[in-house]
Amino acid sequence: MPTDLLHGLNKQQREAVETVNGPVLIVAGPGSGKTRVITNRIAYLVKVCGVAPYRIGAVTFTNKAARELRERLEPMLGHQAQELTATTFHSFCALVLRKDGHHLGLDKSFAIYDSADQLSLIKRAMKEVDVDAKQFTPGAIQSAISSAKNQLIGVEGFGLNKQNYFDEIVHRVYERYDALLAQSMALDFDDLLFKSHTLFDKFPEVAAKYQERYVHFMIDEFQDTNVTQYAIARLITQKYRNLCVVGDPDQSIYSWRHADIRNILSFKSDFPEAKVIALEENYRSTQTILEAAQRLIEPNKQRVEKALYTKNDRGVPIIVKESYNEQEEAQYVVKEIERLSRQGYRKSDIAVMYRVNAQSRALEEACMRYGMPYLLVGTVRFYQRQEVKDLTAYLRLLENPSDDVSFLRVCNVPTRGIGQRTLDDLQRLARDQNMSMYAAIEMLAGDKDQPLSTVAPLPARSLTALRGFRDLIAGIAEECRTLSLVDTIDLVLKKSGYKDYIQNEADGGDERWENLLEFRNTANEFRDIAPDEALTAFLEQVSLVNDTDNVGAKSDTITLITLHQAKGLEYPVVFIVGMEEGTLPHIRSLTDPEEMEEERRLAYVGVTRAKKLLYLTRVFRRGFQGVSEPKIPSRFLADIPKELTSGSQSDLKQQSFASRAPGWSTPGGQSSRPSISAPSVRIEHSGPEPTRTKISSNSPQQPQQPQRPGQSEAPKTAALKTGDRVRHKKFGEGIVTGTKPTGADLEVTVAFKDGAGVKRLLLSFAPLEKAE
DNA sequence: GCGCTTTGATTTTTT
DNA sequence: ATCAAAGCGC
Repeated sequence: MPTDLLHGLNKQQREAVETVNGPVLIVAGPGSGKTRVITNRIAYLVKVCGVAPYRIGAVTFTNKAARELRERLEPMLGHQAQELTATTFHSFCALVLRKDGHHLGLDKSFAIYDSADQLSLIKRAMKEVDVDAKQFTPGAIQSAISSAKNQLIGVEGFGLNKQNYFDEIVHRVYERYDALLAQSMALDFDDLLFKSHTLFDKFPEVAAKYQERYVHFMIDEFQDTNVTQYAIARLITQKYRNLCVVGDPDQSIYSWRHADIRNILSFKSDFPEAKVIALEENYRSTQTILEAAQRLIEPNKQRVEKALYTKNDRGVPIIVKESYNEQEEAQYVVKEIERLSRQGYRKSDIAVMYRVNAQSRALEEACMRYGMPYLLVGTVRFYQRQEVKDLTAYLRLLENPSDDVSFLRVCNVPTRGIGQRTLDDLQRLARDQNMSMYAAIEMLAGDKDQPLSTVAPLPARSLTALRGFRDLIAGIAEECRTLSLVDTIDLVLKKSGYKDYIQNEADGGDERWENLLEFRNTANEFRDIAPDEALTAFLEQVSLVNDTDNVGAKSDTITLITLHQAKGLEYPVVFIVGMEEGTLPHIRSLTDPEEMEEERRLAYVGVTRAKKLLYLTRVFRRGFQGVSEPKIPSRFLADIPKELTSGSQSDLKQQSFASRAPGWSTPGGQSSRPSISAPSVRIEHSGPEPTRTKISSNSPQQPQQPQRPGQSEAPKTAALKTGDRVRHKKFGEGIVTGTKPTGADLEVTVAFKDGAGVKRLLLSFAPLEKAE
């Protein structure tokens, strides 16, 4: 029975599964069965070697990867899978710090700041140390600080090694920023890693505990780890040295997030006894696609040669298509997908990939125009929406009133007479007293006794307003102690006046209210957890797991996705759009050879996602921020040999639209009928979309149904479906253009007449009626 | 202190 | 084009 775990594996894969003792480096080419090796290796540790799942840690880079790992191990290990640690690096560190952070003086209820929170605190720090935001953009400073923390450089270290004036400035901000974080009892994403490292480094007894626990440790996507992450892994595995890292340097696409490809080299020197295993057989793609990929990646200087090969068929040529502009490009893609559908491909077999999210727009519009159902992965995250962040800020304050970022975010939303002037005064006071803003109010106005007005006299009116907010938070915090999470949310919404504010005052109020209800819905999942722990757990999920998980939505749709997000996925048919200089090598990478190599790897990642059919499209003109600019073909197109391609490929130096060859050629006019394989990867849904105007994701339950407004169908059941005409109490008549199950509810997207626009509504809440 | 209008930056990718 | 911060009148 245990041999099942080795069955069907090639020699190298088998070796990777069986090598459980000592350090291992697995270099896994695209489509080489990496995920299977990782899961089987863990199962092998448990089932064959008798290692307790509790003693195995596996960290991944994204939530998606972590979830997939757990899902695959579930059927193999059964209930034992629960004991396993399989999570992202950041979640892992958050866990460690909640448990043992007290050694560093960390309060258990620390808040976690995302990039937006981080930026706002950096802006504040800049103001406080007199750094002009015009001269030094907050973004640049944020990136510098983040980069330092991800390279294990703390404030002190940074101060010792300043190279120039900019470093000088960054250092000043860094110092103040860290102080503000401490005062707010908050950690940013980078701190989760950095502080965990400090904890293990400075407290050997804590490190020892984790070394003993994680006898076996694995890192997936090792090429995307940064220096700090790798250092943490080294500290944890110091004792048993059972560290297994898996990665592919050619797929390293996160250096901008401070991932350091050199970790792979360091690994070899840190663990000289490491066994190196290369997985070079590709099971995914046709020979044509694999060869194109190799020719594409070859020009990179910083790489280790790999000899990828496949036993798959030669397949059909790669199709290169030129269009005039992005609208035409999108139209071509949609039309081509319709044609493939008629040939028997399922829409879920097909993905359209692009460099930047902005490119999805033209594609979405084309999909909507032609009634092509699509799933937009990523984009503006659910938890990033204003109203959701506001509510989250209230909840964070209940847990940790010192959280200044959250305090500033909502203390005057809805308005309560706490204006800029008051906040400036309060901030100055807080800074003088070295305390959080909330604490400063306590000091000023804590008791009904005389305020300590000698310190910094505030106008009585301001004081009253501040005290009012303090009382609001303290009151809710007191009252919610015994309440369920959902009840707490209701209490916050009501008492803070936020509900009234959204419903009556804010623009786009109805949609935003629906979003809050959806947020409330996710809180429902925590109903089985004790009230005092539920809030902490919920907030942690909100900060670290930003993709909501809509497994229910299993409709037949095409996928629109960025190249970055596509890593690790595979599709029978892949379109990569925007193969132009300045788009696919991105404009910001044109001058830096290292960044250019990363762009090339990104293209490589895209190409290697394809199993059967690959389309590369480019345009002559592309609109950017309103203006249309001429574009020349991506250098990457020229690196793919002509013999491997077909399609309307004009001379690559040609720029004029007139040079466009007419028509398109079909993929393989030969006998080979495309095989219709199931998509082997589940896509996470990005969650419902932000407050913007257009429909977000358009995934009808009735797959093949065209969604053009006006085509209504005979009504069947009570539930609404695409094409139904409906009436809304406020918005009037409209047509359902999409539906999506969310939990027990159904989210319907409705296009209303009379300029009311497109709205997303939850069926159970929205006053919707079926119309004739 | 608040809300409106103008201005300026913004967009690469994500934990 | 879109959205956040800054400026200005109430």
